[in-house]
Formats: sequence, C-alpha cells, structure tokens
Amino acid sequence: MESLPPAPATISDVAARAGVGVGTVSRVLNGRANVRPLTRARVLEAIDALAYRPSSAARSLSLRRTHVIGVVVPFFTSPSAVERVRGIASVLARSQYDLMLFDVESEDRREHAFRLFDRGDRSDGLLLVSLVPPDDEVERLQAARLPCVLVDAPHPAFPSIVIDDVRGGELAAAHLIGLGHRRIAFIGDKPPDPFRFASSRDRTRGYERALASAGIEVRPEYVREGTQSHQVARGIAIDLLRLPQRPTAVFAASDAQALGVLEAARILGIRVPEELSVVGFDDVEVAAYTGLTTVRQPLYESGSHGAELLLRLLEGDAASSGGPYVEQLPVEVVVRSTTGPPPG
Amino acid sequence: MESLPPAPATISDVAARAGVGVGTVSRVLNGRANVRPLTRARVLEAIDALAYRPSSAARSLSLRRTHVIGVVVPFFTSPSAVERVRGIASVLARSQYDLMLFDVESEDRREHAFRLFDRGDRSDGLLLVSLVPPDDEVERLQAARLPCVLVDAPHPAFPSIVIDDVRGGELAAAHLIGLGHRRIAFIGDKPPDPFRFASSRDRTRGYERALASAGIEVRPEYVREGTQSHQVARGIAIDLLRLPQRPTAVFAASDAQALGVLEAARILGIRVPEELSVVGFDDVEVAAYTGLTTVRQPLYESGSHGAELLLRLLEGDAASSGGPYVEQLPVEVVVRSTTGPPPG
DNA sequence: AGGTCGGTTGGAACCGCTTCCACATGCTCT
DNA sequence: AGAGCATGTGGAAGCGGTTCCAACCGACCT
Repeated sequence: MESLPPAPATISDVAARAGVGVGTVSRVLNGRANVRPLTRARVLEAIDALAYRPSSAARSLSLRRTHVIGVVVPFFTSPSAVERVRGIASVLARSQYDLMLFDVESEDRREHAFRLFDRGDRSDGLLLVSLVPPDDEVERLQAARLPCVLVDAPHPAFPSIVIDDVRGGELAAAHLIGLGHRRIAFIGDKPPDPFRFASSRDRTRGYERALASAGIEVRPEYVREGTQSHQVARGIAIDLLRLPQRPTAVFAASDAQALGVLEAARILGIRVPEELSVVGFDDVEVAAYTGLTTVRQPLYESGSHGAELLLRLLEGDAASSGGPYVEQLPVEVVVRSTTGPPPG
Repeated sequence: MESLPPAPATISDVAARAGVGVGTVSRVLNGRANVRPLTRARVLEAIDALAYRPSSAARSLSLRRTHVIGVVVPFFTSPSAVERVRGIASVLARSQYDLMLFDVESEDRREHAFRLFDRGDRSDGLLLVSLVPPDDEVERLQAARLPCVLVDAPHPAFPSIVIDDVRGGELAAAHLIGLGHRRIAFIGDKPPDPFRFASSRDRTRGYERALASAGIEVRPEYVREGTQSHQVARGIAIDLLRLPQRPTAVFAASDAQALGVLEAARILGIRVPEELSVVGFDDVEVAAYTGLTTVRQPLYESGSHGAELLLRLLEGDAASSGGPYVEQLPVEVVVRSTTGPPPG
C-alpha cells in the first residue's frame, strides 16, 4: 500500500515542536519585535525542520485580505491588451500581490468576472483594462470598498490611466497633412458596446479637427467603421481603395486595422508609401517589424502605472484614491516607412 | 460623518434572518437534497434580501480547495507564450476555475512562483508553460499532491503537451531542400538555461537529419545560436549573409528570429524570396501578416489541451494522471511568400 | 520586602464556511 | 402501541491562521 505523504505542517505543529504557543510562532512569522532571540531561533528551527509554509487561505480568512489583485481584461481581442497586462505583471511581480487574470471575451463572462470580485474577498484590489464597469457594478465595488483603477478607460468613480485620444487622432492626421495629403481616409472601431468606451470615436474627432484646421473637408465616404480585426479592416480598405477617387492616405484607429490596410494595398497592387500612406495607432510590436508608421501610446506603461497607482491606494494613499484622479499618458507619432508624400 | 457601508452578510446573518440554522443555509447554497421546499424558499429569500455572497476565502479554508488554477509562464519572452495562455484561459473560462497568472521572467521569480504554489493551498492545479520544474520542486509538488500539467515542456513526472521538434526541424529543412536549396543555414536559440528545455536543440537535430538524408553536408558556419529576440537574430543573419559563400536559405527556430532574418535581408538589399528563402517556426500571428513561411505548431491548442487535461485530472481521472502521459500535437509547414527556389 | 512596570509568552476567540452528529418529527411495519 | 426508519434540521467542531488579553517574569523602584 502506498503511504500518503504527511499533511502539510500547520502553525500548531510548529508551535508544538518548538515548545511554544501558536501566538509566538505567528509573531515570529510576521516579524514582530517582542520575541526573545532564543525563542525566535527555536521557532525558526522548527519551521525549517517541518518545511512549514503558512496557508494563504487561512491567512486570507483571518486577515480579511487576499494579497491578490484581480485584473479584468478583454485579453483576446487585441495584442495591445497583452502589452498592458505585461506592464501590470511586471509591477505586481515586485510587490506582495499576486495576479488573478480574468479574460472577458463575451458579455456574460464580463458579468461573471465582476460578480466574482465585488464581494471584495477574492482580491484586495482591481484593475480594469479597456473596460468600463456598468453602473450597478460600480456601486457594488464601492460598497465592498474594493480599490479599483481603470486602465485605458475613464469613469468618474475611479482613478484611471488614459491617453488623449483626440490628440492622437489629430497628430496622425496632421502628420499626413504635413506630408501634403488631402484625401485622407479613416478606419475606426465599430460603435462601442456598452462596456467599451469610445476611444476610437475620440480619435475620429481628432482626425476631423486636424482636417478642419487645415481647411480640408471631411468626406463621409472616407470615414468607415469596423471591428478591430485586420481581416475586417482589409475588407473596408479594399472598398476604400476602389473608390473612384481613392484616398492617398489611410489612418486606422489601431495597428491591427492598419495592417489590414497594408494587406489590402498588397492585394490590389498599390505600393506603400509611394501610392498610399498608412498610419496606425498603438505601436504594438508588429508595427516595428512591418515598418508601420503609427501613433505610439505607452501600452506597457499604462499597465505599470495603473498597477503602481493601485498599490498606492492599497497602502492607504487617500490622496489619489478620492475623486476622479486621471493620469494622461503622452502619445506621439512614430514615423516609419508606410508614410510619404502623396503621389503626383 | 460618513456612514460605513455594512459589512458583507455572512452565512449566519442569512440563517438568523431565515430563522434556520447555518447548516441548513449551507445545504441550500450547495444544492443538497434534504431541505424542505418551504425552508429552502425562506433561505433563498433571506439570501436575496441581504445580497449575500459566500466568502471564497472561508470556503477555501473549509473545503481545502481553492477553485483556482495556477499558470506559470515566461510571459514576456515570447508572443507564443501569450497564445498558449489564451488557449488556457478560454478553457478555464468555461470551467469553475479561476486563473492565477505568474509571470517568471527572472530566475528568482521562477523560484518564487513555484514556492507559492507548492503548498497546494493556493491553487487546485498547476499549468507550467514552456518551463521545466527543477527536481526539488517536482518533489514538493508531488508531496503536496498538486495536479500538474506541462505545456511545451517534457518531464517524466508529469503529463505534458508537446510537439515533435525534431520532425518540425526536419519538415522545414525538407521544404527548402525540396525547393532545390543546398546551402541552408540554421539559427537556433542559445543553449537552454536550466529551466528551459532544449526544443531548439531538437529542431537542430531535425534540420541535420533532413540534410543528411538528402546527402547534404552540414556546414558548421551555417549553424548559429542566439537569444529569441529578433534583434539578435538580425545580427546573426547579417553575419551569415556576408559569408563568402552565403546561404540561399535560412531556417530559424522561431518566428521572432525569422523576422530578424528578414530585417537583415532588407538592410543588405537582398530580395526575399528571390535571393534568399526564410522559414520560421511557431506561426505566430505576425507570420501571417508578413507572409512568412513557417512551421506551424498549434500554440493555442497546446494551452487549451493542457487545461483540459488538467481539468480531467482534477476530476480524478487517474488514467491520465499517472505516468508520463504525453500528448504530441502535430506540426506542419505553412508555405507563404518567403520561400522559393534558390537563385540561379 | 513589596509594588510597578515593560518585555515575553500562552492560549482562547474569531474570521466564515462545511460537515458531521444528534435529535426531532411523522411515517410505516409488526 | 411501540419499534424502526427516513427525512429535516440545529449546532458544534474544525479548517489554519491572527490578535487580543491575561499571566508571568525579572528589574527596578521606594
């Protein structure tokens, strides 16, 4: 018969072996001052001998904190989300907190993820990435006193890390206008679902503003919307490039979409940047590979700053906790090889 | 003064309000049979009225299970790891388990991640991605009876999901040989660190085998090693392409490295595929964008299959639990536009 | 010598759940 | 009628920590 491995040692095993009370062991574990060096040594010896490791479940219950930070993120939808999570993970890695990841592709998962956390005993804090919590959820989160930071999403109830999307759109369009383009198309996200917020919409506004201030009329047939996928964007771009008077430049609201535009150009035999300029948004890694000119937003930093802010909140920094603290990260155009002067 | 929100309701609050004992509430919560319909209704009413949600910390402690699955992964090092995690997340999403993510960039983090889990009370199971646990850790994991599945890494102690790297290397080289190439270089990973396993080494073996069976001599100056980054690979490729007799094809052990080779070719003004063929490995999303010919391995599936296997183990399927159960996923060459016949 | 006082220490109570055991109830079966 | 038996139910014990309180100790005071 197989001998079961011994159950993991508990704090009272340690206490028994060291010949002290459980309280003393706990004090040693938590580095409290009032323990005589000799006693401490005996306890440490026992801990070592029994290979004792405290139970985190028991600690959570007793302390009413979990040492876990929940991250809710539409993980699948975009490579940029991954980059943000990387920023978060790197900060949490050097903290005492662990990272619980919730992907929320579908709507009911989103619901589920929120419900999971809003009791407040699963995690000590929450990072919501590219996601706006619905109002009833906001209430529950606040009732549970769960510190919460939004990354890439605004909400008056929570501090957030965002970028200036309007300005991003403006910069992209201005870059193209500066090169001499006048016929500039825009491919944005499809109208936002209730949970997403309208970052693409803001980029559209920036685009329109830049055009306006250059005295260029916005042509409705040049402004299109579709999902983030590059396949959809490719289809839209093919449409656009078959227009009787086709645009000489396309600004896409994400790199994924911009890559779709590049594919479309390749399919139609249109040379980039000689015959068509393309600008993306995000500056994901692929953009560098493919030489895509794009509007860089600090994805990694959005995650790391969000995590840092949350950690500060958890340490009771009420200053940033309170109202609508908003940190705005800079955007900039990264010029690579998909933009140039218009043909002719 | 601000009124604190009431503490979350506990099971005994519910019991009190429903006028029953805590045991009965627990039975209702867990859908046990022996509860009179009338009683059940009263309890449900109380639960609803108090917006009661059970404490998962308390449940974990009492049940000795956490409903969490730990995923340990070198998250930052490669886009392929992300794809595997996606596969894992999608399977766990439709299970009762939550996903705790541990990134392990540096060696001490790796240590940390393992220690965290090996007591067995943080998670009910573990998925190790592209990581081979050191022997002492294997012991602890087994002692803690923590079900554990390896994804993209072999170890006799645990079931695993892998691919046939030798065959992958062979297929890549055979594809190039089939096109008529004779001067085929190979860029692999640098010698594995103790935690990684030698997948690149196996790919080298496949490459050598294919060459051998075509009667082509392996030239040492054509076989190079470097880290996974495309920058490093680019440097190596530039070296390679400046050789007096330069290769007409390069097989890289990862797509990231293959992209570095493409960059090198661009820098040197060497046309692909007319003057140089390039084959990668993995088939990450970028490969499709850039038209890279590559050896596809099912990244997403490796994650999803690993997660499914682990779930089966957790349900007590001893069959797959036991010995060195190994699931081998297929590899195949995906021909795109970076390979063609050799020049001349 | 007796009283204070600060530093150590043991252990009970508690965190919120599950589970088991004892007990009550209303039947059926001799 | 009394034993036997499901069926429902209450509540104590236990999961493994933390924390608080009381007790103990020797040193130091008067």
